Amino acid sequence: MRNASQKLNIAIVDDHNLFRKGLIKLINMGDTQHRYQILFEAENGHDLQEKMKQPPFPDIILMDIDMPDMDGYEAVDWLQRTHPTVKVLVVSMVESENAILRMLRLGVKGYLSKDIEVEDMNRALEAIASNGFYYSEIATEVLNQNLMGNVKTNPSSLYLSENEREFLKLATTEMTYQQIADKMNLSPKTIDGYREALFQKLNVKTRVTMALYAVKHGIVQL
Amino acid sequence: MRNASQKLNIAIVDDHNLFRKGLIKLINMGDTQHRYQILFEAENGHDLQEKMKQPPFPDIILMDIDMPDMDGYEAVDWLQRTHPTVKVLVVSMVESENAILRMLRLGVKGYLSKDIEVEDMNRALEAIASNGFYYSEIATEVLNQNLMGNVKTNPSSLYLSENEREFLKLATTEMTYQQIADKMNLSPKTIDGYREALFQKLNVKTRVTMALYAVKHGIVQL
DNA sequence: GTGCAAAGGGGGAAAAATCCCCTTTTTAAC
DNA sequence: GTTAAAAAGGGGATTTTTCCCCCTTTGCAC
Repeated sequence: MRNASQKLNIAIVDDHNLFRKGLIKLINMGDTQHRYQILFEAENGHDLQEKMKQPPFPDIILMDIDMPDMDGYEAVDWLQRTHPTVKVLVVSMVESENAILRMLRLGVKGYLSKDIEVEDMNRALEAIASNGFYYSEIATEVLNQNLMGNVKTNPSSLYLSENEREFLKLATTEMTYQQIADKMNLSPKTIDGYREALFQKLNVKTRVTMALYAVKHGIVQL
Repeated sequence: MRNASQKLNIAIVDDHNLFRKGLIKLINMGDTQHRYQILFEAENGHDLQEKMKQPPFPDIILMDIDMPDMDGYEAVDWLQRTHPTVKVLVVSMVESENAILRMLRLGVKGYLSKDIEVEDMNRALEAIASNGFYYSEIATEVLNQNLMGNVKTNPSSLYLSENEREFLKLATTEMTYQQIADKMNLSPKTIDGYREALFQKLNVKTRVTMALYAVKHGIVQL
């Protein structure tokens, strides 16, 4: 199932099996089948790390964002550090400015919404295969708005540290910050620092919406 | 593109084009291609209504839940009233108790998570085609828990007044209780009463977990 | 009519969350 | 080695949340 050849190797990282399988069919059955082949699939970032332990490595990775265990941001970040030659094409239903900018900063080669046309995906693959970039319309809009004067939207890097992530999980419970501080063996003041940092990064104003963010993005499961 | 025959006609209602296209490939290319054919696709409930204005009608509809404009619940409700013979198979990434129960009450024939195996979908189609039912594992669990004596958290028997429900929705935002009181034209003290009542009924101790309850049980959508 | 429960409202206080400004230590970059 | 960020922690204050006990009105069952 997993073998390299002269074709370009593609890996798919997405937590929904049905979506992965459909994508595989689309790539294997279209006129793209002569240029690409699916090397492997992964359910999330951790799964990807497992499958990247030995060659062959994929040339292009189709990457979802919202995934449990290890999301797309972390996965791309890890990829850039460990496999910088692998090209990442984000395929996500997240269309927020933050998400797009964050991924761009992480160095992905393209950004597609999940509701694009099949032809757009093929174009994106072509562009990336020939060392180019490809961004769907919405991503381009965001990009333009942000390169032009409108930089008011805080370009806070949305990378969450290990501690921040842990704090976020614990804050999505009934524990008080004091109890969280005890559990993490840190000062309540440090915890308060995490809170402020996360409010900023996640663009929320209360613990309630911070918790909702954690759920929405699969950092904690309901 | 749209013609009827002796094969079973399938329609797909989902807001993500790439997912629809992948699903179509899966159905058209597997060993299922001799039994099913895609009649049409729709992006949301309204789109579905448009396409259901004239025959031929689909035998089975694969239905997403979370869609803009008109979501899966509304669409199924409308279908049962206007086209009661059409069988609906929900294919959603929502796995909440409330979502599953709500769809079951609306009379859908099956409920699948988007991360199932392709074979499970085929089984579901088979079951439904032969007038049966099919629920993925998670849906079955929820079903059992709710039919058996799990009286502890029984949200279907949990009565929330109109005001309590409204308060719960508003409390799952960044509004303070004072702002909620203003919005609902009630005293902050009354709001506080709702809060205490809900803490009791939902068995929670903080606003954070109350909000999580609301999400988990589909009272508010993320 | 009495009783009683539900809905709306109040006083007051402790606990928790939120905010702003600041220092030290550690880590990473050049 | 110098510099510059993060990361960890502190002081102190305001706002919000949470809790507990009490009151009135209204509807309705008995």
